[in-house]
Amino acid sequence: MVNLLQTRRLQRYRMALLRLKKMGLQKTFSHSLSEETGISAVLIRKDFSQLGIRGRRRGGYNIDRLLEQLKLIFGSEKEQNVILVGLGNIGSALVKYEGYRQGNMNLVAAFDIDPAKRTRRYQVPVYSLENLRDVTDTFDVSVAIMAVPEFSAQETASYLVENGIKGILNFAPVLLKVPDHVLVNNINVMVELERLMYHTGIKQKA
Amino acid sequence: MVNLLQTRRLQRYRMALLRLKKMGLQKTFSHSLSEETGISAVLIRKDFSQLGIRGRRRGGYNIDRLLEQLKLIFGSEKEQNVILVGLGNIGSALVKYEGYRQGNMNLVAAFDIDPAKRTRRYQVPVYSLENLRDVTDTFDVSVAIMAVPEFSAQETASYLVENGIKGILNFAPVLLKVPDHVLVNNINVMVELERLMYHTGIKQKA
DNA sequence: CATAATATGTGAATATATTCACAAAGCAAA
DNA sequence: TTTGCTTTGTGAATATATTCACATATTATG
Ligand SMILES: NC(=O)c1ccc[n+]([C@@H]2O[C@H](COP(=O)([O-])OP(=O)(O)OC[C@H]3O[C@@H](n4cnc5c(N)ncnc54)[C@H](O)[C@@H]3O)[C@@H](O)[C@H]2O)c1
Ligand SMILES: NC(=O)c1ccc[n+]([C@@H]2O[C@H](COP(=O)([O-])OP(=O)(O)OC[C@H]3O[C@@H](n4cnc5c(N)ncnc54)[C@H](O)[C@@H]3O)[C@@H](O)[C@H]2O)c1
Repeated sequence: MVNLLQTRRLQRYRMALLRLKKMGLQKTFSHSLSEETGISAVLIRKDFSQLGIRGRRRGGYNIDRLLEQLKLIFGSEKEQNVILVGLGNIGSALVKYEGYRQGNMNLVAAFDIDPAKRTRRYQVPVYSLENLRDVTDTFDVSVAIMAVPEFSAQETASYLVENGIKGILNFAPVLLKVPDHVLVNNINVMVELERLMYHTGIKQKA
Repeated sequence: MVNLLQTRRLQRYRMALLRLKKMGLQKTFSHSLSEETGISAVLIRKDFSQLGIRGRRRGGYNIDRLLEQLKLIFGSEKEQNVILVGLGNIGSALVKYEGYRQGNMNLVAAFDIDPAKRTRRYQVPVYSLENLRDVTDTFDVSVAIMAVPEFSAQETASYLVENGIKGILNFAPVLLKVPDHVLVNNINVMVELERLMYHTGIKQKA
Protein backbone atom coordinates (compact mmCIF):
# COMPACT_ATOMS: atom_id res chain seq x y z
CA MET A 1 0.00 0.00 0.00
CA VAL A 2 2.77 2.43 0.82
CA ASN A 3 5.64 2.46 -1.65
CA LEU A 4 9.26 3.14 -0.92
CA LEU A 5 9.31 6.68 -2.24
CA GLN A 6 6.35 7.47 -0.06
CA THR A 7 7.89 6.10 3.12
CA ARG A 8 10.70 8.60 2.77
CA ARG A 9 8.24 11.41 2.33
CA LEU A 10 6.08 10.29 5.19
CA GLN A 11 9.07 10.40 7.46
CA ARG A 12 9.73 13.93 6.30
CA TYR A 13 6.17 14.91 7.02
CA ARG A 14 6.50 13.52 10.47
CA MET A 15 9.64 15.44 11.23
CA ALA A 16 8.11 18.63 9.91
CA LEU A 17 4.99 18.08 11.97
CA LEU A 18 6.99 17.52 15.12
CA ARG A 19 8.76 20.77 14.48
CA LEU A 20 5.52 22.67 13.90
CA LYS A 21 4.07 21.11 17.01
CA LYS A 22 7.05 22.18 19.02
CA MET A 23 6.44 25.69 17.74
CA GLY A 24 3.04 25.54 19.41
CA LEU A 25 0.89 25.05 16.34
CA GLN A 26 -2.11 22.76 16.40
CA LYS A 27 -3.15 22.64 12.79
CA THR A 28 -1.38 22.95 9.51
CA PHE A 29 -2.04 23.13 5.77
CA SER A 30 -0.63 21.32 2.81
CA HIS A 31 1.08 24.54 1.80
CA SER A 32 2.76 25.05 5.14
CA LEU A 33 3.96 21.48 5.13
CA SER A 34 5.21 22.01 1.63
CA GLU A 35 7.17 25.02 2.84
CA GLU A 36 8.68 22.93 5.64
CA THR A 37 9.51 19.82 3.70
CA GLY A 38 10.17 21.03 0.19
CA ILE A 39 7.57 18.58 -1.09
CA SER A 40 4.81 20.08 -3.22
CA ALA A 41 1.47 20.77 -1.57
CA VAL A 42 -0.50 18.70 -4.07
CA LEU A 43 1.73 15.73 -3.58
CA ILE A 44 1.30 16.01 0.16
CA ARG A 45 -2.45 15.99 -0.25
CA LYS A 46 -2.28 13.07 -2.66
CA ASP A 47 -0.15 11.12 -0.21
CA PHE A 48 -2.49 11.79 2.67
CA SER A 49 -5.52 11.08 0.58
CA GLN A 50 -4.06 7.79 -0.58
CA LEU A 51 -3.37 6.80 3.01
CA GLY A 52 -6.91 7.58 4.01
CA ILE A 53 -5.92 10.67 5.95
CA ARG A 54 -8.42 13.43 5.40
CA GLY A 55 -8.28 17.07 6.33
CA ARG A 56 -10.97 19.70 6.52
CA ARG A 57 -11.75 21.63 3.42
CA ARG A 58 -10.84 24.84 4.98
CA GLY A 59 -9.33 24.06 8.34
CA GLY A 60 -6.38 22.05 7.05
CA TYR A 61 -5.04 19.15 9.07
CA ASN A 62 -4.86 18.69 12.81
CA ILE A 63 -1.24 18.10 13.68
CA ASP A 64 -1.77 15.69 16.55
CA ARG A 65 -4.24 13.65 14.57
CA LEU A 66 -1.93 13.58 11.60
CA LEU A 67 0.98 12.41 13.73
CA GLU A 68 -1.17 9.69 15.22
CA GLN A 69 -2.27 8.49 11.84
CA LEU A 70 1.26 8.45 10.51
CA LYS A 71 2.33 6.54 13.57
CA LEU A 72 -0.40 4.00 12.92
CA ILE A 73 0.95 3.48 9.43
CA PHE A 74 4.55 3.00 10.51
CA GLY A 75 5.43 2.50 14.10
CA SER A 76 3.59 -0.58 15.27
CA GLU A 77 1.43 -0.35 18.33
CA LYS A 78 3.59 -2.54 20.48
CA GLU A 79 7.18 -1.76 21.24
CA GLN A 80 9.63 -3.41 18.85
CA ASN A 81 12.86 -4.97 20.00
CA VAL A 82 16.14 -4.51 18.18
CA ILE A 83 19.62 -5.91 18.60
CA LEU A 84 23.05 -4.54 17.78
CA VAL A 85 25.92 -6.59 16.37
CA GLY A 86 29.44 -5.19 16.63
CA LEU A 87 30.43 -3.02 19.55
CA GLY A 88 33.29 -1.03 18.08
CA ASN A 89 33.46 2.70 17.51
CA ILE A 90 30.08 3.07 15.88
CA GLY A 91 28.46 0.28 17.82
CA SER A 92 29.27 1.74 21.18
CA ALA A 93 27.87 5.11 20.12
CA LEU A 94 24.68 3.40 19.02
CA VAL A 95 24.36 1.63 22.34
CA LYS A 96 24.43 4.96 24.09
CA TYR A 97 21.89 6.49 21.75
CA GLU A 98 18.75 7.62 23.53
CA GLY A 99 16.42 7.93 20.58
CA TYR A 100 15.06 4.39 20.46
CA ARG A 101 12.40 4.90 23.07
CA GLN A 102 10.64 7.73 21.39
CA GLY A 103 10.40 5.62 18.23
CA ASN A 104 8.76 2.92 20.32
CA MET A 105 11.80 0.71 20.01
CA ASN A 106 13.97 -1.03 22.49
CA LEU A 107 17.58 -2.08 22.10
CA VAL A 108 17.57 -5.33 24.05
CA ALA A 109 21.04 -6.75 23.51
CA ALA A 110 24.37 -6.37 21.77
CA PHE A 111 26.69 -9.01 20.32
CA ASP A 112 30.41 -9.07 19.67
CA ILE A 113 32.97 -11.76 18.90
CA ASP A 114 35.52 -10.07 21.07
CA PRO A 115 35.14 -11.44 24.62
CA ALA A 116 36.66 -8.25 26.00
CA LYS A 117 33.54 -6.39 24.89
CA ARG A 118 31.27 -8.72 26.76
CA THR A 119 31.32 -6.85 30.02
CA ARG A 120 28.64 -5.09 32.00
CA ARG A 121 29.95 -1.67 31.24
CA TYR A 122 27.42 -1.10 28.48
CA GLN A 123 23.79 -0.11 28.79
CA VAL A 124 22.65 -3.47 27.45
CA PRO A 125 23.88 -7.01 27.98
CA VAL A 126 26.55 -8.08 25.49
CA TYR A 127 26.61 -11.65 24.28
CA SER A 128 28.53 -13.96 22.04
CA LEU A 129 26.85 -14.61 18.71
CA GLU A 130 26.16 -18.16 19.84
CA ASN A 131 23.41 -16.76 21.99
CA LEU A 132 21.75 -15.00 19.10
CA ARG A 133 18.89 -17.41 18.57
CA ASP A 134 18.09 -17.43 22.27
CA VAL A 135 17.81 -13.68 22.37
CA THR A 136 15.85 -13.29 19.14
CA ASP A 137 13.41 -15.96 20.27
CA THR A 138 13.00 -14.58 23.76
CA PHE A 139 12.52 -10.99 22.64
CA ASP A 140 10.91 -11.65 19.29
CA VAL A 141 13.55 -9.66 17.41
CA SER A 142 13.44 -9.46 13.65
CA VAL A 143 15.58 -6.39 13.02
CA ALA A 144 19.30 -5.96 13.71
CA ILE A 145 21.74 -3.09 13.54
CA MET A 146 25.04 -4.31 12.16
CA ALA A 147 28.27 -2.41 12.86
CA VAL A 148 30.98 -4.95 12.17
CA PRO A 149 34.09 -4.52 10.03
CA GLU A 150 33.80 -4.71 6.30
CA PHE A 151 35.51 -8.06 6.01
CA SER A 152 33.12 -9.86 8.31
CA ALA A 153 29.95 -8.09 7.21
CA GLN A 154 28.70 -10.67 4.71
CA GLU A 155 29.38 -13.58 7.01
CA THR A 156 27.68 -11.87 9.91
CA ALA A 157 24.69 -10.91 7.79
CA SER A 158 24.23 -14.49 6.61
CA TYR A 159 24.38 -15.70 10.16
CA LEU A 160 21.81 -13.17 11.25
CA VAL A 161 19.49 -14.23 8.45
CA GLU A 162 19.90 -17.90 9.31
CA ASN A 163 18.74 -17.02 12.77
CA GLY A 164 15.56 -15.33 11.75
CA ILE A 165 16.57 -11.70 11.24
CA LYS A 166 14.47 -10.13 8.49
CA GLY A 167 15.76 -6.57 8.45
CA ILE A 168 19.35 -5.33 8.73
CA LEU A 169 20.57 -1.80 9.24
CA ASN A 170 24.05 -2.14 7.83
CA PHE A 171 26.85 0.31 8.58
CA ALA A 172 29.55 -1.60 6.72
CA PRO A 173 30.33 -0.19 3.27
CA VAL A 174 29.48 -3.48 1.57
CA LEU A 175 26.60 -4.68 -0.57
CA LEU A 176 25.17 -7.61 1.34
CA LYS A 177 23.76 -10.68 -0.37
CA VAL A 178 20.63 -11.75 1.39
CA PRO A 179 17.54 -13.75 0.45
CA ASP A 180 14.58 -11.92 -1.04
CA HIS A 181 12.56 -11.89 2.13
CA VAL A 182 15.26 -9.94 3.96
CA LEU A 183 15.55 -6.17 3.67
CA VAL A 184 18.85 -4.34 4.07
CA ASN A 185 19.12 -0.62 4.66
CA ASN A 186 22.62 0.69 4.25
CA ILE A 187 24.07 3.63 6.09
CA ASN A 188 27.19 4.62 4.27
CA VAL A 189 28.91 7.77 5.40
CA MET A 190 31.33 7.88 2.50
CA VAL A 191 28.56 7.52 -0.04
CA GLU A 192 26.67 10.41 1.51
CA LEU A 193 29.76 12.57 1.65
CA GLU A 194 30.54 11.85 -1.97
CA ARG A 195 27.05 12.78 -3.01
CA LEU A 196 27.39 16.03 -1.12
CA MET A 197 30.70 16.77 -2.78
CA TYR A 198 29.30 15.91 -6.16
CA HIS A 199 26.35 18.20 -5.78
CA THR A 200 28.22 21.10 -4.24
CA GLY A 201 30.65 20.74 -7.13
CA ILE A 202 27.84 20.81 -9.70
CA LYS A 203 26.37 23.94 -8.18
CA GLN A 204 29.65 25.78 -8.56
CA LYS A 205 29.58 25.20 -12.29
CA ALA A 206 25.89 26.03 -12.76
CA MET B 1 23.75 15.50 -16.02
CA VAL B 2 23.45 12.87 -13.32
CA ASN B 3 20.20 12.90 -11.41
CA LEU B 4 19.67 11.97 -7.81
CA LEU B 5 18.20 8.54 -8.45
CA GLN B 6 21.16 7.75 -10.60
CA THR B 7 23.74 8.78 -8.02
CA ARG B 8 22.36 6.14 -5.68
CA ARG B 9 22.61 3.53 -8.37
CA LEU B 10 26.08 4.54 -9.39
CA GLN B 11 27.24 4.08 -5.84
CA ARG B 12 25.72 0.62 -5.87
CA TYR B 13 27.51 -0.22 -9.07
CA ARG B 14 30.75 0.86 -7.56
CA MET B 15 30.32 -1.26 -4.49
CA ALA B 16 29.39 -4.25 -6.59
CA LEU B 17 32.39 -3.69 -8.84
CA LEU B 18 34.74 -3.49 -5.89
CA ARG B 19 33.39 -6.77 -4.69
CA LEU B 20 33.78 -8.44 -8.08
CA LYS B 21 37.28 -7.06 -8.33
CA LYS B 22 38.15 -8.45 -4.94
CA MET B 23 36.92 -11.81 -6.22
CA GLY B 24 39.63 -11.60 -8.85
CA LEU B 25 37.45 -10.75 -11.84
CA GLN B 26 38.62 -8.30 -14.48
CA LYS B 27 35.56 -7.85 -16.59
CA THR B 28 31.85 -7.99 -16.00
CA PHE B 29 28.54 -7.83 -17.83
CA SER B 30 25.41 -5.87 -17.33
CA HIS B 31 23.71 -9.10 -16.31
CA SER B 32 26.29 -9.95 -13.67
CA LEU B 33 26.08 -6.46 -12.27
CA SER B 34 22.34 -6.81 -12.26
CA GLU B 35 22.67 -9.99 -10.24
CA GLU B 36 24.94 -8.21 -7.77
CA THR B 37 23.00 -5.01 -7.38
CA GLY B 38 19.41 -5.99 -7.97
CA ILE B 39 19.19 -3.30 -10.66
CA SER B 40 18.00 -4.47 -14.06
CA ALA B 41 20.60 -5.09 -16.73
CA VAL B 42 19.01 -2.71 -19.23
CA LEU B 43 18.91 0.06 -16.73
CA ILE B 44 22.55 -0.47 -15.95
CA ARG B 45 23.40 -0.22 -19.63
CA LYS B 46 21.23 2.86 -20.00
CA ASP B 47 22.96 4.49 -17.06
CA PHE B 48 26.40 3.72 -18.40
CA SER B 49 25.47 4.78 -21.87
CA GLN B 50 24.06 8.05 -20.61
CA LEU B 51 27.29 8.71 -18.74
CA GLY B 52 29.34 8.07 -21.82
CA ILE B 53 30.67 4.79 -20.48
CA ARG B 54 30.82 2.22 -23.23
CA GLY B 55 31.46 -1.49 -23.07
CA ARG B 56 32.38 -3.97 -25.77
CA ARG B 57 29.59 -5.57 -27.66
CA ARG B 58 30.56 -8.95 -26.56
CA GLY B 59 33.27 -8.54 -23.99
CA GLY B 60 31.22 -6.61 -21.47
CA TYR B 61 32.85 -3.96 -19.30
CA ASN B 62 36.35 -3.82 -17.90
CA ILE B 63 36.04 -3.50 -14.15
CA ASP B 64 39.05 -1.28 -13.55
CA ARG B 65 38.11 1.03 -16.36
CA LEU B 66 34.56 1.20 -15.14
CA LEU B 67 35.68 2.04 -11.62
CA GLU B 68 37.94 4.74 -12.95
CA GLN B 69 35.18 6.28 -14.99
CA LEU B 70 32.76 6.22 -12.08
CA LYS B 71 35.41 7.82 -9.93
CA LEU B 72 35.83 10.54 -12.53
CA ILE B 73 32.12 11.26 -12.33
CA PHE B 74 31.98 11.42 -8.55
CA GLY B 75 35.11 11.61 -6.54
CA SER B 76 36.96 14.66 -7.71
CA GLU B 77 40.54 14.32 -8.79
CA LYS B 78 41.97 16.24 -5.92
CA GLU B 79 41.50 15.24 -2.33
CA GLN B 80 38.54 16.92 -0.67
CA ASN B 81 38.65 18.23 2.84
CA VAL B 82 35.84 17.73 5.34
CA ILE B 83 35.18 18.92 8.86
CA LEU B 84 33.23 17.43 11.73
CA VAL B 85 31.07 19.42 14.12
CA GLY B 86 30.08 17.81 17.44
CA LEU B 87 32.44 15.40 19.15
CA GLY B 88 30.00 13.38 21.23
CA ASN B 89 29.22 9.69 20.92
CA ILE B 90 28.75 9.61 17.19
CA GLY B 91 31.25 12.34 16.49
CA SER B 92 34.10 10.60 18.22
CA ALA B 93 33.36 7.40 16.31
CA LEU B 94 33.45 9.35 13.08
CA VAL B 95 36.79 10.90 13.98
CA LYS B 96 38.24 7.43 14.36
CA TYR B 97 36.79 6.24 11.09
CA GLU B 98 39.42 5.13 8.62
CA GLY B 99 37.36 5.15 5.46
CA TYR B 100 37.89 8.76 4.39
CA ARG B 101 41.21 8.20 2.68
CA GLN B 102 40.02 5.59 0.26
CA GLY B 103 37.24 7.92 -0.82
CA ASN B 104 39.88 10.56 -1.48
CA MET B 105 38.70 12.64 1.45
CA ASN B 106 40.44 14.08 4.41
CA LEU B 107 38.93 14.96 7.77
CA VAL B 108 40.96 18.05 8.62
CA ALA B 109 39.40 19.32 11.83
CA ALA B 110 36.67 18.90 14.38
CA PHE B 111 34.67 21.50 16.29
CA ASP B 112 32.86 21.41 19.63
CA ILE B 113 31.45 24.01 21.98
CA ASP B 114 32.59 22.00 24.96
CA PRO B 115 36.13 23.16 25.83
CA ALA B 116 36.76 19.80 27.47
CA LYS B 117 36.63 18.20 24.02
CA ARG B 118 39.26 20.51 22.68
CA THR B 119 42.23 18.38 23.62
CA ARG B 120 44.88 16.64 21.58
CA ARG B 121 43.56 13.21 22.32
CA TYR B 122 41.73 12.98 19.01
CA GLN B 123 43.16 12.16 15.61
CA VAL B 124 42.43 15.67 14.36
CA PRO B 125 42.71 19.10 15.96
CA VAL B 126 39.56 20.20 17.77
CA TYR B 127 38.57 23.86 17.69
CA SER B 128 35.95 26.21 18.96
CA LEU B 129 33.39 27.19 16.36
CA GLU B 130 34.88 30.68 16.32
CA ASN B 131 37.73 29.27 14.29
CA LEU B 132 35.43 27.82 11.69
CA ARG B 133 36.01 30.40 8.99
CA ASP B 134 39.75 30.19 9.42
CA VAL B 135 39.73 26.47 8.91
CA THR B 136 37.30 26.42 6.01
CA ASP B 137 39.31 29.12 4.26
CA THR B 138 42.65 27.51 4.88
CA PHE B 139 41.57 24.04 3.80
CA ASP B 140 38.96 25.03 1.27
CA VAL B 141 36.23 23.07 3.03
CA SER B 142 32.69 23.13 1.71
CA VAL B 143 31.24 20.02 3.29
CA ALA B 144 30.68 19.34 6.99
CA ILE B 145 29.57 16.38 9.01
CA MET B 146 27.26 17.53 11.79
CA ALA B 147 26.76 15.40 14.91
CA VAL B 148 25.38 17.85 17.44
CA PRO B 149 22.33 17.40 19.67
CA GLU B 150 18.91 17.87 18.21
CA PHE B 151 18.25 21.14 19.98
CA SER B 152 21.27 22.91 18.58
CA ALA B 153 21.18 21.38 15.11
CA GLN B 154 19.38 24.20 13.33
CA GLU B 155 21.46 26.91 14.92
CA THR B 156 24.67 25.07 14.11
CA ALA B 157 23.58 24.43 10.54
CA SER B 158 22.81 28.10 10.00
CA TYR B 159 26.18 29.04 11.37
CA LEU B 160 27.91 26.58 9.08
CA VAL B 161 26.07 27.96 6.08
CA GLU B 162 26.94 31.52 7.04
CA ASN B 163 30.54 30.46 6.97
CA GLY B 164 30.53 29.02 3.52
CA ILE B 165 29.52 25.39 4.04
CA LYS B 166 27.51 24.12 1.06
CA GLY B 167 26.89 20.53 2.01
CA ILE B 168 25.91 19.08 5.39
CA LEU B 169 25.82 15.46 6.44
CA ASN B 170 23.37 15.72 9.31
CA PHE B 171 23.04 13.08 12.01
CA ALA B 172 20.50 14.97 14.11
CA PRO B 173 16.92 13.79 13.61
CA VAL B 174 15.77 17.23 12.53
CA LEU B 175 14.74 18.75 9.21
CA LEU B 176 17.17 21.60 8.69
CA LYS B 177 16.17 24.85 7.05
CA VAL B 178 18.90 25.94 4.70
CA PRO B 179 19.12 28.17 1.65
CA ASP B 180 18.58 26.59 -1.76
CA HIS B 181 22.22 26.44 -2.64
CA VAL B 182 22.98 24.23 0.35
CA LEU B 183 22.42 20.48 0.25
CA VAL B 184 21.64 18.46 3.36
CA ASN B 185 21.90 14.69 3.53
CA ASN B 186 20.31 13.24 6.60
CA ILE B 187 21.43 10.10 8.34
CA ASN B 188 18.64 9.09 10.63
CA VAL B 189 18.98 5.79 12.40
CA MET B 190 15.44 5.75 13.73
CA VAL B 191 13.96 6.44 10.34
CA GLU B 192 15.89 3.55 8.83
CA LEU B 193 14.90 1.23 11.63
CA GLU B 194 11.28 2.17 11.25
CA ARG B 195 11.38 1.51 7.56
CA LEU B 196 12.88 -1.90 8.24
CA MET B 197 10.19 -2.68 10.78
CA TYR B 198 7.51 -1.49 8.46
CA HIS B 199 8.70 -3.64 5.61
CA THR B 200 9.38 -6.73 7.65
CA GLY B 201 5.89 -6.30 9.03
CA ILE B 202 4.38 -6.04 5.56
CA LYS B 203 6.10 -9.18 4.41
CA GLN B 204 4.53 -11.14 7.26
CA LYS B 205 1.09 -10.25 6.04
CA ALA B 206 1.76 -10.89 2.33
C1' DC C 1 35.40 -16.83 -44.17
C1' DA C 2 30.78 -17.83 -42.99
C1' DT C 3 27.88 -18.70 -39.27
C1' DA C 4 26.33 -18.87 -34.65
C1' DA C 5 26.37 -17.06 -30.21
C1' DT C 6 26.56 -13.36 -26.95
C1' DA C 7 26.24 -8.63 -25.19
C1' DT C 8 25.82 -3.98 -25.86
C1' DG C 9 23.14 0.19 -27.09
C1' DT C 10 18.96 2.52 -27.96
C1' DG C 11 14.21 4.10 -29.91
C1' DA C 12 9.63 2.98 -28.75
C1' DA C 13 6.39 1.39 -25.37
C1' DT C 14 5.03 1.09 -20.82
C1' DA C 15 4.80 2.14 -16.05
C1' DT C 16 5.26 5.20 -12.33
C1' DA C 17 5.35 9.71 -10.20
C1' DT C 18 4.16 14.43 -10.09
C1' DT C 19 1.74 18.45 -11.39
C1' DC C 20 -2.29 20.91 -13.38
C1' DA C 21 -6.74 22.43 -13.17
C1' DC C 22 -10.75 22.75 -11.04
C1' DA C 23 -14.94 21.13 -8.51
C1' DA C 24 -16.70 20.62 -3.95
C1' DA C 25 -16.59 21.62 1.00
C1' DG C 26 -16.24 24.57 4.86
C1' DC C 27 -16.00 28.83 7.09
C1' DA C 28 -16.59 33.90 7.71
C1' DA C 29 -18.76 37.94 7.14
C1' DA C 30 -22.27 40.79 5.62
C1' DT D 1 -28.73 32.86 3.82
C1' DT D 2 -26.08 34.61 0.37
C1' DT D 3 -21.63 35.67 -1.21
C1' DG D 4 -16.83 35.29 -1.26
C1' DC D 5 -12.64 33.31 0.13
C1' DT D 6 -9.80 29.45 1.38
C1' DT D 7 -8.23 24.87 1.24
C1' DT D 8 -8.94 20.12 0.34
C1' DG D 9 -9.41 16.20 -2.88
C1' DT D 10 -9.02 14.19 -7.29
C1' DG D 11 -9.43 13.02 -12.52
C1' DA D 12 -6.77 14.28 -16.39
C1' DA D 13 -2.44 15.78 -18.26
C1' DT D 14 2.33 15.80 -18.08
C1' DA D 15 6.83 14.42 -16.81
C1' DT D 16 10.06 11.04 -15.40
C1' DA D 17 11.81 6.38 -14.98
C1' DT D 18 12.05 1.74 -16.46
C1' DT D 19 11.39 -2.03 -19.47
C1' DC D 20 10.68 -4.11 -24.12
C1' DA D 21 12.25 -5.34 -28.40
C1' DC D 22 15.57 -5.59 -31.46
C1' DA D 23 19.37 -3.87 -34.50
C1' DT D 24 24.26 -3.88 -34.23
C1' DA D 25 28.94 -4.93 -32.87
C1' DT D 26 32.20 -8.46 -31.40
C1' DT D 27 34.10 -12.71 -30.68
C1' DA D 28 34.43 -17.77 -31.14
C1' DT D 29 34.27 -21.76 -33.95
C1' DG D 30 33.97 -24.97 -37.62
N1 LIG E 1 33.67 4.38 12.83
C1 LIG E 1 32.93 5.07 12.02
O1 LIG E 1 32.70 6.26 12.20
C2 LIG E 1 32.30 4.44 10.82
C3 LIG E 1 31.69 5.26 9.90
C4 LIG E 1 31.08 4.69 8.80
C5 LIG E 1 31.09 3.34 8.65
N2 LIG E 1 31.70 2.56 9.52
C6 LIG E 1 31.67 1.12 9.32
O2 LIG E 1 31.05 0.53 10.43
C7 LIG E 1 31.66 -0.72 10.70
C8 LIG E 1 32.18 -0.69 12.10
O3 LIG E 1 33.11 0.37 12.24
P1 LIG E 1 33.87 0.64 13.59
O4 LIG E 1 34.71 1.82 13.38
O5 LIG E 1 32.89 0.62 14.70
O6 LIG E 1 34.79 -0.65 13.62
P2 LIG E 1 35.49 -1.31 14.89
O7 LIG E 1 36.58 -2.17 14.36
O8 LIG E 1 35.77 -0.28 15.90
O9 LIG E 1 34.37 -2.25 15.51
C9 LIG E 1 33.98 -3.47 14.99
C10 LIG E 1 33.46 -4.34 16.11
O10 LIG E 1 32.88 -5.51 15.56
C11 LIG E 1 33.34 -6.64 16.28
N3 LIG E 1 33.29 -7.77 15.37
C12 LIG E 1 34.16 -8.12 14.41
N4 LIG E 1 33.74 -9.20 13.74
C13 LIG E 1 32.55 -9.55 14.29
C14 LIG E 1 31.64 -10.59 14.06
N5 LIG E 1 31.82 -11.47 13.08
N6 LIG E 1 30.54 -10.64 14.81
C15 LIG E 1 30.34 -9.73 15.78
N7 LIG E 1 31.17 -8.73 16.06
C16 LIG E 1 32.27 -8.65 15.33
C17 LIG E 1 34.73 -6.28 16.73
O11 LIG E 1 35.08 -7.05 17.87
C18 LIG E 1 34.56 -4.80 17.05
O12 LIG E 1 34.13 -4.62 18.38
C19 LIG E 1 32.76 -0.89 9.69
O13 LIG E 1 32.27 -1.69 8.64
C20 LIG E 1 33.02 0.50 9.21
O14 LIG E 1 33.45 0.53 7.87
C21 LIG E 1 32.30 3.08 10.64
N1 LIG F 1 24.65 8.34 19.50
C1 LIG F 1 24.08 7.76 18.47
O1 LIG F 1 24.26 6.57 18.23
C2 LIG F 1 23.19 8.51 17.56
C3 LIG F 1 22.49 7.81 16.61
C4 LIG F 1 21.69 8.48 15.72
C5 LIG F 1 21.60 9.84 15.80
N2 LIG F 1 22.27 10.52 16.71
C6 LIG F 1 22.17 11.95 16.72
O2 LIG F 1 23.44 12.49 16.54
C7 LIG F 1 23.57 13.68 17.29
C8 LIG F 1 24.71 13.53 18.23
O3 LIG F 1 24.48 12.42 19.05
P1 LIG F 1 25.51 12.02 20.18
O4 LIG F 1 24.97 10.81 20.82
O5 LIG F 1 26.88 11.99 19.63
O6 LIG F 1 25.31 13.26 21.16
P2 LIG F 1 26.31 13.78 22.30
O7 LIG F 1 25.50 14.60 23.20
O8 LIG F 1 27.11 12.67 22.80
O9 LIG F 1 27.31 14.72 21.49
C9 LIG F 1 27.00 15.99 21.05
C10 LIG F 1 28.29 16.80 20.99
O10 LIG F 1 28.02 18.03 20.35
C11 LIG F 1 28.59 19.09 21.09
N3 LIG F 1 27.81 20.28 20.82
C12 LIG F 1 26.64 20.66 21.37
N4 LIG F 1 26.20 21.82 20.83
C13 LIG F 1 27.13 22.18 19.92
C14 LIG F 1 27.26 23.28 19.06
N5 LIG F 1 26.32 24.21 18.98
N6 LIG F 1 28.33 23.33 18.27
C15 LIG F 1 29.28 22.37 18.32
N7 LIG F 1 29.21 21.31 19.13
C16 LIG F 1 28.16 21.23 19.92
C17 LIG F 1 28.54 18.63 22.51
O11 LIG F 1 29.54 19.30 23.29
C18 LIG F 1 28.83 17.13 22.37
O12 LIG F 1 30.21 16.88 22.37
C19 LIG F 1 22.25 13.89 18.00
O13 LIG F 1 21.47 14.76 17.27
C20 LIG F 1 21.65 12.51 18.00
O14 LIG F 1 20.24 12.56 18.00
C21 LIG F 1 23.09 9.89 17.60
